[in-house]
Amino acid sequence: MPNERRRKIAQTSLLLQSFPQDIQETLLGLSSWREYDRGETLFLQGESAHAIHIVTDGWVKLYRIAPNGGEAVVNVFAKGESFGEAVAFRGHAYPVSAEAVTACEVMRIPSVALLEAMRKDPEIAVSVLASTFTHLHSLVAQLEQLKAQTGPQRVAEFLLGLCHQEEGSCVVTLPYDKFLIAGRLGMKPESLSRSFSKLKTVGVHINRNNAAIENIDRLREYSETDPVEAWHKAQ
Amino acid sequence: MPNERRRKIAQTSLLLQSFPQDIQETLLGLSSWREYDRGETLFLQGESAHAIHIVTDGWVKLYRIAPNGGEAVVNVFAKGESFGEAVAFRGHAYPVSAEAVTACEVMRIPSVALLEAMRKDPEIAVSVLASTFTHLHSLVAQLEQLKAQTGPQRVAEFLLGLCHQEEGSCVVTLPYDKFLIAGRLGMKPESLSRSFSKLKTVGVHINRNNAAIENIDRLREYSETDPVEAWHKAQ
DNA sequence: TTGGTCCCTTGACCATAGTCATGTCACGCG
DNA sequence: CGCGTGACATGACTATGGTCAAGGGACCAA
Repeated sequence: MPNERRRKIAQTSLLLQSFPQDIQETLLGLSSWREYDRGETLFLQGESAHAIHIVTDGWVKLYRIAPNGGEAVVNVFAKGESFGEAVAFRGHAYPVSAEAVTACEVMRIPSVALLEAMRKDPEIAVSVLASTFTHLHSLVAQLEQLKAQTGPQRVAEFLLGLCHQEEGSCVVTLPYDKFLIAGRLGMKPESLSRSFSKLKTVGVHINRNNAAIENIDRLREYSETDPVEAWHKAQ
Repeated sequence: MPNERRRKIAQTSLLLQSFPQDIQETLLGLSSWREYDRGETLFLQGESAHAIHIVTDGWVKLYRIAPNGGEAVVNVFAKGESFGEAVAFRGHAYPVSAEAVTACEVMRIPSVALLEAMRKDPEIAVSVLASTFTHLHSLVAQLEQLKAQTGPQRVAEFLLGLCHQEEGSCVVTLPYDKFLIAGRLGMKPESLSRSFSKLKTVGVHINRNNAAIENIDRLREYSETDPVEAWHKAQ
């Protein structure tokens, strides 16, 4: 079994990387792994939480089903990212559901194990808090996007987040299908499609699941301009 | 000075209430208080954080200014609520700005003091995490509302959150001005006004800053129905 | 009482995005 | 090769909510 690979990924995950070596080992020893097929459910909102999850391969989405039936995608996690930190400690109910969007592999650290580690080394608690803060921050950023930006602007920012360059041109690969991207950005697939066409006027061209960005600065400027100005530019 | 009152409120705050008596005392001793006038800024996004804030009187709003100039209200905190837990420990930059929406009084616990307390008693760390989780949860709930509910439905849910009853009828007082409520719900004051008029058809009547709810169950049902159905009901 | 200000409401108009229906294109299979 | 399937794009129509402008009403001070 590819146990070494899993360990390596887990150790370089955002949550565990700052832990001392010996605590990493202990936690890895107490953890379990599981593989999921695309579409499988990891847990449902309302279930009580007893473990922290770290994605070691594939993609996992967190979503919420509103009382009226609408689905809101809260976040999508890739290899090396963790979720469920804050929920697990008090055995609270998950506020969201989790589903594999590709075949994936997930490591679970029982919350009691992490609690034990926190008792030994209070620095661990700070790391967990820092990790939770990252999630808080991402949610705040999403709220800002939804409240203060138009659809095409949100798409622009999403694309900017994918290319790890500051300027020039580049080609990025869309990480998951457009249906899910649309959900993540709070819109319908049709609107995503239309947003892509609007972005042609600022030098973005979509081909299959690749997006070619002519000029990163130009796209950033577009995502940061006032909605009403943006409208004139993208006319 | 009304030092006793402050202490009492701080001790019953969501963050501190579960702490052992002696740690509460230590933290209170190391904390500072400050009063703010309406409209004053507590801190701005980008500043680095070194303290946890607890509101002991009045209301404080957390908001974010997007690059395009749009304001997104992230949350509004009342007496007894705390914010900034997760940010402070690593001296990270605040992801949001804070402003007094009424005259208010805020207690600050230096993060080093809380860190010290966490070293003494790991249970403290769990409490801080639990408090952070509450914020995470509230953000997730807001995301869901924005993505999956119409304006009037969000207003309905906001009103339901204000009345601490399960059924029957009641009158609630709007806690802050309508401009801010609109921001908190991701809409313009005009839209809030229109939402209120729509809610008349499900038995909600607004008078100055009081909202009379005829039947809580009816309002809840409205907030939970499908947007397209909701439209027919509120016609 | 008068006038002024502030806050909220209302109406008209329009852009953004959702819905529904249809069209296109790549891919896999017999 | 034709056919079906699934993912995506596009077009027409509609509704939700933003913008701008005007109106009402509470409150305050002269």
